[in-house]
Amino acid sequence: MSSRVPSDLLPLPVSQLHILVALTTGDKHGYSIMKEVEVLTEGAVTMGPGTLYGAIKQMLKADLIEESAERPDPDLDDERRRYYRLTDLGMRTLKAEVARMEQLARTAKTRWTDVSRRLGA
Amino acid sequence: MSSRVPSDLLPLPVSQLHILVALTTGDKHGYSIMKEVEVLTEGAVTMGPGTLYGAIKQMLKADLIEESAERPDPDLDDERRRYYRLTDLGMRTLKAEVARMEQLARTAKTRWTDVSRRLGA
DNA sequence: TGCCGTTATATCGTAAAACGATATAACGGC
DNA sequence: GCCGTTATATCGTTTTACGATATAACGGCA
Repeated sequence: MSSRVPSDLLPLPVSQLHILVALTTGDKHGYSIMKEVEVLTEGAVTMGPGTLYGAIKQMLKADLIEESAERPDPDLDDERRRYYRLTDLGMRTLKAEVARMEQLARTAKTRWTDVSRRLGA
Repeated sequence: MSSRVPSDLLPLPVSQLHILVALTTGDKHGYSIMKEVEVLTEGAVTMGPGTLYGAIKQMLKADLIEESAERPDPDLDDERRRYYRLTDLGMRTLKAEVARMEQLARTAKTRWTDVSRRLGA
C-alpha cells in the first residue's frame, strides 16, 4: 500500500526525520530511539513517548520502517523491546529529505546576503 | 513580546521557514509569497491560502515578520495588498534554522554509509 | 524477599500545524 | 459590463506534536 515514492512524503514531519536518522546506525527499539534523538540533536530536541509512538505507527503504515524479529544482542536483551529497522523506502525517503533540506539551505544562503545589506547588518 | 530567542522556535514549521526564505529577496505581500514559495521549492511545495495566512498570523505574533507601510512600487500598486518584511528576529531565526538543517543533514550523511553496507546497496 | 528507580511500550486528550474549500471583492483587459 | 486573475480572509477537518497518564518488566540492593 501507501505512496512508494519518496517525493510524495516530502517535506517529512520533523519527528519522522529524526527517527529515520536515529535508525541509520542500526536497528533500535522505541526507547533507545528517544534517547538517540536527544543525542543527535545535541539536546535541542526531546521526543516524548506520545510523539515517538505516534510517529512509529504512522511510519510503519507508510512502510518507512518495519519491525524486526531479530534481537541485535541476545545476551543483553529485554523481552519488552520492539525493534525497528529502516526499509528501502525509508532510506530513499531519508536521502530525498536530506537533499531537500540542503537545497533549501543553499537557496536561503545565496539570498540572505542582500537582506543583511538592506537591514544594515 | 514572545520568545526573542531563535532557538526557542526551532525546529521551525516548514511553512514558516518557506515564508522567511521567500522574504529574503525583499518585502512581499501574501499572494506573491505563495507564488515565490512554489518557485523556490521548484514546484514541490504549493502553499494554499489556509496555510499561508495562518502562518502569517502566527509569525506576526511571534515577531518573525512585520507589516510594512511602504509600497515597494507606488506606480504599479494594488491597495488590497498587505506587505510583509523580515524582522531582525526573523532573520536570526532563519539563520538558526538553516544551521540546524545543515547540521542534521551532515549527521545523517556521515551515518548512512554504514546502513548502505548493511542493506547491501 | 521486598523495594525502588530505570527501562519500556502504549493510549488519551489537547494543542498546534497543514490545508482544501469557500467567501468576498478589487483589479485589469476587452 | 463581463470575466479571469489577483488578493485577503475564515472555516472545518485532518495530521502532527506532545504532555500526562497507565502499566509493567527489569535490575540492583538491602
